[in-house]
Amino acid sequence: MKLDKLVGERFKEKPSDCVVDSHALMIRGGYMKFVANGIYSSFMPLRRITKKIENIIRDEMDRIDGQEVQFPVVMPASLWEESGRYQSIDNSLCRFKDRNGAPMVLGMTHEEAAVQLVREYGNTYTRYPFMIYQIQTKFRDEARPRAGLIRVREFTMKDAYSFHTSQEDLEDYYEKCYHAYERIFARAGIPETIVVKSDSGMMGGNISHEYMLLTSIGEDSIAICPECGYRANMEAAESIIKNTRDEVSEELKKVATPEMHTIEEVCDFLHAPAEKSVKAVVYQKNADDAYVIVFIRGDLDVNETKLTNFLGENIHPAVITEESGINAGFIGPVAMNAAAKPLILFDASIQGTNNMVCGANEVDFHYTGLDMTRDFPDAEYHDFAKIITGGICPSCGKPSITVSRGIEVGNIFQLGTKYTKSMGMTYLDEKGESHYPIMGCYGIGVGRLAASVCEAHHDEYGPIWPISIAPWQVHLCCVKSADEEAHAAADRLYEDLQNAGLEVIYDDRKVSAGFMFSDADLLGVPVRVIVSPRNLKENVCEVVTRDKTYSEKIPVEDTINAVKKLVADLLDQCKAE
RNA sequence: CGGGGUGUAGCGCAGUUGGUAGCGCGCCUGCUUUGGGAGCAGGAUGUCGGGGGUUCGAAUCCCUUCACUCCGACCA
Repeated sequence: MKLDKLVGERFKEKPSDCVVDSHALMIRGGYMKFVANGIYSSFMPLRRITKKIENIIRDEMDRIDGQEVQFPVVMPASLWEESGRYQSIDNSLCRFKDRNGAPMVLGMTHEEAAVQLVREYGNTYTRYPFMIYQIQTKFRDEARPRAGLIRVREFTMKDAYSFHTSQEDLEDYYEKCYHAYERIFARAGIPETIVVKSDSGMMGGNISHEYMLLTSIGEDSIAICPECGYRANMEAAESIIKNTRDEVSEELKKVATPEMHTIEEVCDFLHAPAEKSVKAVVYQKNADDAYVIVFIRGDLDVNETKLTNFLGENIHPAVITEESGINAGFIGPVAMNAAAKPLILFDASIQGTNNMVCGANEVDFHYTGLDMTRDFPDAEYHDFAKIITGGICPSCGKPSITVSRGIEVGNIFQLGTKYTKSMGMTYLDEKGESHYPIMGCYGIGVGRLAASVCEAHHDEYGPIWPISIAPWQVHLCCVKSADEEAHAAADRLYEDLQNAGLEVIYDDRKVSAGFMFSDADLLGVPVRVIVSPRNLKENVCEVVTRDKTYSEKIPVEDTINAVKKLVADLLDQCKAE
């Protein structure tokens, strides 16, 4: 490929919309172009990268007996009605009508399509287990796309679905997939990707894992214990608080706290630390707007996913009305008799505490001296709190939890029989009895993975692609190509490199060296070969790597072999064990 | 969905009190250049996001709407 024919522009200035490096570099480097919010077109360099990623994924999926299939992008709503998701999913599912007025959806995930495809095939136990996967465009009408390819509405995803006749068999396969995923991320150049246990959600008891690349620009938070290696996402991480109890329990006493609404104001006013206060966090159930109040230690926050999972239904932050009888800002567990009859829940962080400050359910008044053990002997406590840095590790018990940000590049999930049941997929076992197959599903976002690699491996000048997914392996620069001898030598080298089976992008434009190198940096090709009159005078070519760990002047006649060896070595480094 | 920000040439931006549109990069032509985004000369490019209003006159003031973006909520 000659660079002067490469469609797509590279430029110096960072577009003002870009706030993360991978986004800015992929726009500046001519990898992609904005079309609409969360929707991009790809130019050739990005397409070559995603193709290579897809092929790594294919290779690993095939190694664990996956079969590549393809589901439709557009599906009839009736298929989604079978699983109940046509109703249950919010408007991130894109719905529309065809010319006959029949309701249709754009695929945002393909569990339904997968079950539909193998519903008849999988009617006998003799055909299990099996796994099917596809690599295809998905559309999710996300509320907030951001950060270039990190979070988009239209994206390419590998999604795999496995079918089993027993939980043990699913778990065996899940384990294989777990390792296949580790190999995929290692081969794609981000072996540092970590696995975390994730929220089991409303499915109840099912196991899932997320593959996270730790980076400050990530949008997911993960609790990590450096002491014992415990890792979990915020929903799955149990918040354990060492509750303190003073020796002497004071009397419950109502005190005036005029105009004090927030927990900080009240604690400041009463000279109490936030840990010695109980605050109320109010939600409403989406279904009927019924109030739910969680009492939690003043310095902690409620994790809404934990609360949702506990309730088994969706909630939203409350809009507190006059009629509810709830005195916002002065809510407390004592003498709570609001007209709205809210559901009262206690977080484990206040279990056994005493001498606490809490609202008095009366405007401008709080209580001091709340003793949970004495005043609420029958209270039940649950874990609703967000785990915090410095929190106690649920695994080893040390106060060593750190909360970090990360990008979720893939996930694996033990689905169970949710879809086979709802969609009526059964098989007969050897006794002739009918069962629902047990499913697993396994996803990887291809574009997000490309952006994540860029995020993990770049400098101020551009991406530093691992050779396994780089758009080309070798970037051949002919500096001062007006010089006939240099140009001829570079042309020859271009032929030879290609004949050696290498993927070469060749820049012989009549531009300044600085311009040429800047473009090369933006393309991030791992091996760069520089031909110039100056080098030819010494009868050498310069061979350097994009990451600057290698830089040599090689005699012209040895260049091909040196480059071949360098490429082979780099490819070797991207192998997974 | 809630709160903030921004919309002026392909990109980055300026545009004062309302007076008829600018700069840098990029692009085209020519010459000189060429080891980290070269110089000179000439040139092309605008529905000032859209609609409405105020005004003799609006990029500028008012109303409205749309888009993008950030923070939050949501996210199989």
